[in-house]
Amino acid sequence: MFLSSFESSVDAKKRVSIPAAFRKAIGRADSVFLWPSLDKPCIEGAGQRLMEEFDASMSELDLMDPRRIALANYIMGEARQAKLDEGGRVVLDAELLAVAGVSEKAKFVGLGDRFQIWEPAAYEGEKAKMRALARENLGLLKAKPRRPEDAAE
Amino acid sequence: MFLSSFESSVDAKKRVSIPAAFRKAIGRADSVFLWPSLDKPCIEGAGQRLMEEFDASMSELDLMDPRRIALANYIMGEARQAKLDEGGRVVLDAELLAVAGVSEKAKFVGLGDRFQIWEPAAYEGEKAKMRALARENLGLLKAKPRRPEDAAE
DNA sequence: TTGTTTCCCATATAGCCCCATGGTATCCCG
DNA sequence: CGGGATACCATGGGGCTATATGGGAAACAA
Repeated sequence: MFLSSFESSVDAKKRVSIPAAFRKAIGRADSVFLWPSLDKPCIEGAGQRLMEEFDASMSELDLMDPRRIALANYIMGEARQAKLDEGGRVVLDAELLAVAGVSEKAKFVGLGDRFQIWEPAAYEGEKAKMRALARENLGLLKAKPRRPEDAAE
Repeated sequence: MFLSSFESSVDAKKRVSIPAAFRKAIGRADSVFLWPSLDKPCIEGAGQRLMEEFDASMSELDLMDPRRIALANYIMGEARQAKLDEGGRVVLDAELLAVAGVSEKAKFVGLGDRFQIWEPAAYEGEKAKMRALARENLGLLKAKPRRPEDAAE
């Protein structure tokens, strides 16, 4: 699970360290999937599992459904698989750097099943908006009935 | 269940002992989840179960639902998993210490399914406010009309 | 070649893990 | 009922290892 947030620096070779905690969330795979966010000025990333979920979701649409093609175009077409070097870093290509406006520092934000990479200042502004939307929707977080064996503690 | 309150000290390495009673509430897991409170100057914490409930609730929303992203941003982006050492302590990072204004002492307050960590003086102030608010609203505690069959006895 | 990308090695720092100690409450046995 | 022994708890400190980041050599493209 991608949890918490971290800031790391981008070196002259456009490399960034994926935070160690996120590397563990990826598993022992030595690569991450990265793509430009559809609606925010940031990069999104995830491990193989989420990509497979996208794939499975799309598979439920008809093979020639234009909506399927459009989704595939965006998700599969824009995503790239970045290999981690020995130190756990990836190279961000020019397009990714551009969409997020990242230059010297990169803010990694965990979202559970995926993460985002922001230009730190841009993230601060976005955070306020996100919080407002989250607050409006806190009601979506439902408590689950406890199982009896849990109550035993 | 996180019950009652305790005070423990923060050492030079920013470590605090999680009260033994709270550790039992966490179960045999060796880590706690901590995050800055949404609306109070304090830290909130819980065991894995609460986090899993959040995760499960969010998983019921569509993969790209903006509400899902916003909730994840707030909950997963701000929370961190802190490992307990042998003595049952966790390290509080600079951001958490800052939001709660904690330096030398930390007040742990149990809230049932989660707990809070306060700077002791700040908590005293907050407690006074809470009490005042409660006193003004005692009228909200209405007696329920007795059912006729109860009166019959 | 020259510039660009990919891989590998190097290093300082900071965070983590383990060991140690003193104090306190509890239990048990006399 | 008293005293000691014991288990648990809070707290202190040191050493080691993982992590982040810099730099260079080798492969590749133009």
